[in-house]
Amino acid sequence: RLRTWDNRSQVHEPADRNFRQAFSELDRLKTKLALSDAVIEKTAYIYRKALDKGLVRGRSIPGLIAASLYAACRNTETPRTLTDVSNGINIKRKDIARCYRLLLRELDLKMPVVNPIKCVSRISSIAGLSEKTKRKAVEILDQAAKIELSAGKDPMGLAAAALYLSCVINGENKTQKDIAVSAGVTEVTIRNRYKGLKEALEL
Amino acid sequence: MPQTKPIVSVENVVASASVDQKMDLNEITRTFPDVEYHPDQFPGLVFRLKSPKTATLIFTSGKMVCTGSKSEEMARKAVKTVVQKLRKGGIKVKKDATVEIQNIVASINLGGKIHLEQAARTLPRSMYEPEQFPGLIHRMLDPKTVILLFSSGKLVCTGAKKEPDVYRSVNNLHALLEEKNLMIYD
DNA sequence: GCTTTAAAAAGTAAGTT
DNA sequence: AACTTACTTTCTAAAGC
Repeated sequence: RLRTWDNRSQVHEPADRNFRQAFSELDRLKTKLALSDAVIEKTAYIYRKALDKGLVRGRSIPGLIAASLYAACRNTETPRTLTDVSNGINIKRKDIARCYRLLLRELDLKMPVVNPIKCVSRISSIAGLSEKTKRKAVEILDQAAKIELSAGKDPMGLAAAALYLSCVINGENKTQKDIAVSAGVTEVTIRNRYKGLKEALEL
Repeated sequence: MPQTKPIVSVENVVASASVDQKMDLNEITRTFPDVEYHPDQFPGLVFRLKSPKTATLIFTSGKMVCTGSKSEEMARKAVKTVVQKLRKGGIKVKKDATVEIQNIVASINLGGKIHLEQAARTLPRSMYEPEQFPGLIHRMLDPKTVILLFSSGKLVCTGAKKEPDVYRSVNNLHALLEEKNLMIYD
């Protein structure tokens, strides 16, 4: 485990203690966010690249570790939000987002765009929605992607709206508020996306 | 050849200036009650003009930053007006200010929609994170500018120091988008 | 890095009515 | 539900922490 860092920890560099501390935090996050070994390995790999490019100078190590972790999740399409990472490591979401964008710029990383379909399971399990409703929501999101209705929109908002629309179609009684809270978006956003999906897909 | 002619509108011009002499910001604050000066919050004094509608930051070094102009010429005029007002208010300013344009922000309409997600995969030095911001951020190397692209076909270009660079950036990007089949016209 | 200023794009958020 | 206001991103200079 943590091979990438362990190699480095053999040599006693000045920043050694900070690294050990940051990576023990990462180990704690692995459990807290239920992450796979692959994600942690990728995090270490990305962080190592940032180190080699000298991006760590004058910047907070935990911030870059958190950003590397988020980048690893994105890269492996592991559905974890910036807010998840932020709550887990107790660093402001905005600071992690800034470090993450720095990584993308400086390391020339290309990330797959978050697929709203990946958000469906998560919202559904929190809100307690049926398999049938989930399946219909996935269909709706597939259609929406085809006509590029998703361009520029928050994947969580889109997934929440698709699930709400799916509930209405299937007669599953869930309020906008229930789904909004489960998805971490506002009811207004669900209404706006819902309107767009309904009109564009004429459902 | 591009299929549409982009509509470009300069929205903001930032200029730095200098009157090459020390300034007493407290004296300016006394003579111009409308200015904002909170040295413990920010070292610059904010001097607002109604016309041209701008905000000029004045520092004790005599250096200034003028923001809010809609053109390079308007920015130069705004700095002149500020110096003129300071003199009328009894503030001694020996030389006229030297002005340098530092940044030009423009909004653009390409007249067709953009395949944003495909553009994100195709354009180099670009970043598209809809959870954080609805636009695709693209860094152009020559001219060195940053362009925000939206699915509506509208853009924001920033970082240019000359107006022609705004047009060059837009034309470069427009040609690239058409070449890669990333535009949709009705 | 932060502080302040201006401006646009489109999406999301929050407080009022 | 509408409105209003405000914040997200990009850029840039200034002096100082």
